Amino acid sequence: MNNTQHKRSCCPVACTLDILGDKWTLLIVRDMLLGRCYYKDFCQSPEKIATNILADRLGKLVEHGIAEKWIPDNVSGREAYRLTATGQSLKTVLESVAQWGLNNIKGTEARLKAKSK
Amino acid sequence: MNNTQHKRSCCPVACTLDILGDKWTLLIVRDMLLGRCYYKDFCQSPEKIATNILADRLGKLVEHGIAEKWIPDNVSGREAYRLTATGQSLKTVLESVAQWGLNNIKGTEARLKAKSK
DNA sequence: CACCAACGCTTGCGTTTTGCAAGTATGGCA
DNA sequence: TGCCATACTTGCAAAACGCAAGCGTTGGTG
Repeated sequence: MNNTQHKRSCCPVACTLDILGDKWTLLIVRDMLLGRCYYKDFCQSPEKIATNILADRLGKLVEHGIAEKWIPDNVSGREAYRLTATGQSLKTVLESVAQWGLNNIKGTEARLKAKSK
Repeated sequence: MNNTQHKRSCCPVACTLDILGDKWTLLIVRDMLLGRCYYKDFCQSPEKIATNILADRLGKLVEHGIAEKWIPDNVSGREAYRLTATGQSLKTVLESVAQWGLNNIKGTEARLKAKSK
């Protein structure tokens, strides 16, 4: 991952938060881990992300090498997004976040399942 | 943890991000895991958090039951902050975030160590 | 006991980001 | 060729952020 932008420190936590530290990015990654890949799919998630935010975050995920555009050739010709190997490796982060939420926030329900391949 | 505020969905990832999803909160938790406890300590971290943001985030961490104020009686009478049990359990999240950063962002260096008790 | 510096915030203000609604361009299908 | 869904972009008001300065309290020193 190339990091041309400002880095607050060399701490891996700080650098990761520079990329993922907001309320929306990890939710898009979550959706991609669940197998969703179309813009429309992300819009339809229960959190109801605004379309300008979604477009911005998708662009940044691609820019950081976490996701990439691709055209699923088996179905319609519409372009879609999917995680790169780097993005896939965020699964452990998502799982620890989800687990913490389940343990410590009442009213949460498990939904995250790895996409079966 | 009581959640009186707006919840975007019942997804544990979304709910966790409602609390921790910004560029600063987890850095404060990181510092507390490293044993830092004074306001001044957090200010002096290399990321240089602004004092108004710090005061706001400390307040929210306390409000959410992740941190608490306490007065270390062995040293000076100045009040300090420390993680609750709920906050301590964020260690696994921090570790996975740090590991992802180390693996995927060049120029990061390991610094997070558990506070030895 | 008075003074003073360090500490722990709060305030003000300009800039950036967010959230919402509306608009636009493109693709696929009838 | 026309229509509708999709995939964005744009505009604008509101909220959050970043920076600098200020302010009350604490703790140590003479």
